[in-house]
Amino acid sequence: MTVELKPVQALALWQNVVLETVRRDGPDLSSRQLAILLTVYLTPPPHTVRGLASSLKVSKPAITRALDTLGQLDLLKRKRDDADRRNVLVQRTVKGSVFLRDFGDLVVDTAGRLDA
Amino acid sequence: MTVELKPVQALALWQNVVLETVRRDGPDLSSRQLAILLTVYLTPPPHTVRGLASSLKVSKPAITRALDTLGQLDLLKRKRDDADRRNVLVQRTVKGSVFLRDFGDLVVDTAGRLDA
DNA sequence: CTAGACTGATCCGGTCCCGAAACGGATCGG
DNA sequence: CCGATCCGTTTCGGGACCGGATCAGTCTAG
Repeated sequence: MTVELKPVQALALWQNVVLETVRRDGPDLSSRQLAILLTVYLTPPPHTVRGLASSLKVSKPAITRALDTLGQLDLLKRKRDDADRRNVLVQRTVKGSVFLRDFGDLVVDTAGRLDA
Repeated sequence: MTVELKPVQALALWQNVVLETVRRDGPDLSSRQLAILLTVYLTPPPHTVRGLASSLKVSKPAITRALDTLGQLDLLKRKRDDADRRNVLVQRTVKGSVFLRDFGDLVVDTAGRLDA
């Protein structure tokens, strides 16, 4: 799938994808939650609360709350670090993998439809 | 700018753009607000509250509130319809145009960096 | 003229998220 | 050991947002 990506088409792509996610009554993720989800799945582990907070330039409690929500949605899970039990390692779940795969497909499909 | 867009790259693109918008201390728009903004700027007018509510499958108060916020940020403005004074027409602003142009550039630049 | 329809704004009770500060548990250095 | 430090979580008061119900203003058909 090759896309000629000019600013106006980038915006159209964004519009269609965001519009679709808003219309769906699926999990209504905030920007931060989505940023965390994508970071955990696309960036090599380990992922800690303070690491994510630093990466997103956001407070630690904000990360904790986002992990609560994402964990409740089963898109992500916590795991105590056995080596240093102060740490919490953020890990992937099957459901999260499926969610992101679907999301990637949505973007690609939308981009493809813009080509025409 | 041509991009070979596979799912994994679509996700990486999304991650980098969302990450950047989260990091910036600019206006922190929700998905709905962004969807409204993009719709007003990319879809032919007129745009009414009830039309946007129907388009996004969201309640009217939600649209009204989002317009309050976006109006306060000067990214959008309301205008009474002189032909039918019950209607409110949602219109663009200079600042909104600049914001979306910058956002489009951000997406294009990010996509370009993924190519390498 | 007026009764009804329609539009966007507002009210309401409730939920969620915000960052600063304080917390308990875990680890490390002396 | 034991104080200092680090980690993630919880608490707190405040603000933003949610949808259903309702409101005031406007238009229109009879």
